[in-house]
Amino acid sequence: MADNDISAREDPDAYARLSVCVDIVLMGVRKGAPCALLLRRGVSPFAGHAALPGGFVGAQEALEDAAQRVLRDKAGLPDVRCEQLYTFGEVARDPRRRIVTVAWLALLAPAAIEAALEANPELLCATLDVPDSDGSGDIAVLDSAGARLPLAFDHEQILALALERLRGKLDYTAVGFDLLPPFFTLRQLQDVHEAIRGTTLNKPAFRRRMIDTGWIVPTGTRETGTSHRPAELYCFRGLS
Amino acid sequence: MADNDISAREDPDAYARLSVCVDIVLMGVRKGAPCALLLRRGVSPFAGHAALPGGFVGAQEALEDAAQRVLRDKAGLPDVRCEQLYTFGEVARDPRRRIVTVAWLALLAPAAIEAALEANPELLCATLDVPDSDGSGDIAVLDSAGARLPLAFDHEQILALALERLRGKLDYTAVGFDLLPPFFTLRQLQDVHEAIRGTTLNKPAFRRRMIDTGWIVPTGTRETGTSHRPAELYCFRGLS
DNA sequence: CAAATAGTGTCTTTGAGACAATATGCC
DNA sequence: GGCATATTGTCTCAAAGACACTATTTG
Repeated sequence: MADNDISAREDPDAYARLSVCVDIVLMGVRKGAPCALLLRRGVSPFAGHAALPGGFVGAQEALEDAAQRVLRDKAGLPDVRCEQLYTFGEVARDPRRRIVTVAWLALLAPAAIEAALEANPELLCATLDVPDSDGSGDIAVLDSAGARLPLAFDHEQILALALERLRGKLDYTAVGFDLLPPFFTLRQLQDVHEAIRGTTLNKPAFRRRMIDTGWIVPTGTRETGTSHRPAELYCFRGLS
Repeated sequence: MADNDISAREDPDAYARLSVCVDIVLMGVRKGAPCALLLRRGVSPFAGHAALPGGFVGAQEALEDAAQRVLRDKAGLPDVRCEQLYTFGEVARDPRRRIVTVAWLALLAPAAIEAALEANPELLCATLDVPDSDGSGDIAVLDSAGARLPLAFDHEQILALALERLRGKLDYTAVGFDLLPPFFTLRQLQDVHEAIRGTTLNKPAFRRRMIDTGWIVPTGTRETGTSHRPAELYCFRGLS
């Protein structure tokens, strides 16, 4: 409730106003590894560090609308689903002033990653390297040359949480399909799962499991341009 | 990232300040059903409706600290773990002014429920009735007489999400033990699981599964005061 | 001994991993 | 035909549901 007379009387800071922003983790799979789109900061604090695209929440703007606005304005992606990740509100997370940030997770298919990189040339695609696949929560954020990329604020923590969330949902929801083109082979689907989990999977078991979920439908067409037997193309069925 | 020069320039509302509060879902199991502690509002809007205990976040107060303060001041519970649930920020969720709320979930053992009800006589313990166990997200909040209890703001939605989260974590984490006394029988543990899930469970399978997790340790002592064979008491082992 | 619940043993089914065999398109 | 990968079949093992049996305490 937070705002009846009682709490206002009890709490001297009842009418404090805070800056609230949204930060978006734009995550995908590229070259067999999870990746995220970041912006390089030019100004202090954390000048030269990479940061999540974000923006302040307007006084008359819903949180999700703010997230969609950032997706549109900073990545040129008008229609990407995004899901709330966590809200970070440590007092000193920004050295200058108090800012609470609501972090969101958006999943990008390969084409969307390239579209965003083209729409905003300032975006860079960082690889998320996972030292251990035990979900320890520690990740390494690497630039395209494989060098460690320092992150601004608590954004490395946000990225780690995003990857952990994605892993947790991989087996129980249809999130994997947001990371693939509309038509894909079972091998591509398995590659995505393996990239996110950081482990290899058993091929027949994976195939059985995916087909048994009913999430995917064979299209009857096959991939082309291979130098070997082409695999059947599947598409996502769309429901839970 | 929400606060570099670029976003400040791009966003006219960059320096808007919002009211931020925390609302706590104090959840437990009572009489074989999930329940939550609520306060009855005396003032408009939603006078007479029940609401989650909450409070504003101070300008120099971390979100989790605000949640702990509410737990202490409104329920007399100084040391209860709580976990962030979701942040609600629709513009019109409060009819008077814009308030963003960060909802938290705290799990209470039976003794903690009674302690809170005693510490703050204004608290009432509402039963969460689950029409279907299919996780549809719809719940009925009932007072002690079994009558439907109207909830203020979007708090019914918050309660539904809390129950859904609890269900999701039940099988994969040790949350069930936070809802029980320090020493408990396997039947009590199963009752808690059945109450949260809204289904019945197979006794031998449940017993096997719980012992195999390594989460619980038999104490060698037995319950007393039964009119039949007393069950062995177990305690939670404490790690993941 | 009767009642009531605790606790155990066993059969069956299901689903996943391992491994290997077969199929098929391209050179 | 030979290569490389797709696709399928089968064996084994682990875990859960079903069901029935044994154990133990109170009255």
